Amino acid sequence: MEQILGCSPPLTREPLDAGQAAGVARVFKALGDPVRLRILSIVASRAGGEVCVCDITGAFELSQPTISHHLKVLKEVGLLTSERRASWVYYRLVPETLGELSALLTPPSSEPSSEPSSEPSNEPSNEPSSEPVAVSR
Amino acid sequence: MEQILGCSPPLTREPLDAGQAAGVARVFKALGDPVRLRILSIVASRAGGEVCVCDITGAFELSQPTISHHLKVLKEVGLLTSERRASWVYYRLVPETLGELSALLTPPSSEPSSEPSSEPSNEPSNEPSSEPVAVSR
DNA sequence: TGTCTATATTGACAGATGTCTATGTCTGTT
DNA sequence: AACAGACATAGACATCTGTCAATATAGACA
Repeated sequence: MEQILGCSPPLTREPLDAGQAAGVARVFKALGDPVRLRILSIVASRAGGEVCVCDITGAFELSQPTISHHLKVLKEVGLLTSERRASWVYYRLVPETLGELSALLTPPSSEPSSEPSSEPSNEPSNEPSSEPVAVSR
Repeated sequence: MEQILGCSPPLTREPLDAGQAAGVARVFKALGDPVRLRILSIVASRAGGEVCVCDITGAFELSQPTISHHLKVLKEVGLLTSERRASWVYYRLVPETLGELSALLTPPSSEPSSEPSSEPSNEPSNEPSSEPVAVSR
């Protein structure tokens, strides 16, 4: 099993380097389709934790190969796993992957803490900050 | 300002309907590009909270219009806002949007709670659950 | 073995997307 | 007023993506 999300820190903590960004983008790209989002939510919200492909196919007005394709994409980025039992294939959520994504998007702590900060909190000036943007290509 | 993420519940709570999925997918699609992810992380992790376009452009080996295009996409889905001051345009993170996405991806509480559940927790059977998948097209 | 059902794979194709060059717009400066 | 710098927009183009019909594969069962 390949690791796509190399345990990247929250987006708000430090700039992603190109490699991290490529991996994370793959996963978000998988989430960037309405059908896949609905499939994922169907599987994720399922009581027993798993859903038969035939049930998913029945929930959309799309061809069976199209659903199969979307399932494959979700599986490739580590959001779902599948298991065959008898004639049917069941898909399950991988909660760890979802959790990593959620952590990645954690916004900065909302309270700006009006205490005197030792960090130079460069606020609105009329000149672009001279501080160079971190570049890790 | 248009609402794209109509305050959807976590993916793991209930299936998204087509409308919700379309909105959420727009935002994730914006995150599905490595360059945009890096731009977002540069802005989000910036101490002062805002970054001049010129600084962003300098961090990539891409043309200025390309960066401008990506900034526009991130702005359109509500992840960034921009403000012009003098000759420069500054971009800021919209932490609320990031927070909503993070909440959306919150995985189910890890502990399955071995208590006797009143919910019929349909576990591995050899027949697809007869329970129909929720369909809200 | 052969057939039926469930799912995956292949190949094709229209439409979306990322990138570039060229150009437009806005603002400060001479 | 004219110019220069910062950023946005428009148009072009190659590549990627979602969808389908057709076909392959794998298991169950007669």
